[in-house]
Amino acid sequence: MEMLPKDFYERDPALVARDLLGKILFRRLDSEILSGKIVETEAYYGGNDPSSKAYRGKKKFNELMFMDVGKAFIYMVHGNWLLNIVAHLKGHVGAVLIRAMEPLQGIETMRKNRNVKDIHNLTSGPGKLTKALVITKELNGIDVTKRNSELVMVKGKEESFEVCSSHRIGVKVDLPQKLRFFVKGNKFVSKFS
DNA sequence: AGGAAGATCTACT
DNA sequence: GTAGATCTTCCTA
Repeated sequence: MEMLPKDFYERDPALVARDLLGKILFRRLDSEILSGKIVETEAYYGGNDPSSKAYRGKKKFNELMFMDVGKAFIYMVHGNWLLNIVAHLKGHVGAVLIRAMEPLQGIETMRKNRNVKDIHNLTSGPGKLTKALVITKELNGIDVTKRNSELVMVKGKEESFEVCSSHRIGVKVDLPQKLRFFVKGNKFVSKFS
């Protein structure tokens, strides 16, 4: 299995967001490994992005967005933990929100964690995904480029799919460019449009 | 102390 | 499909 190298994340967040589609996210638990293919992401920037957590400057809770790329940045919104990967050009600020994935390994465990049966409902949203994978604040700052991390990102199989983009979901004020990316036709994306 | 926040679930029409 | 309640932290006053 080939890990995504750190410099993969040292690019414009929108490029990273698009290229994360089709990659495999692994969650190592004590007893089991869970995994899934990423099918939906969103890019966030820094001070010029009104809906970014980094918009109002560096704070304790968002400092990861200003720091080293390739780390998980996790925070709570409306009672849900959301998973981001820090990604930006050198000296810039940004992160990519992981919004949805297609479950691969450990599906029964995810069903238990989520307390739902329908596989299309297990990880088809940012808060659902973290619950299914047992991702909480405890993993904040974890390095997803290290092979032995509890959370790692690896290259998927080479396969072709069509990428669609749209405006970001749920944000108050969006930027003019489209910063949400998803795999066209995939049943596991959170919303169609 | 109060409220907003990158969401989800439920219960309706 | 849409509306409303509820979820839990951290920021701001």
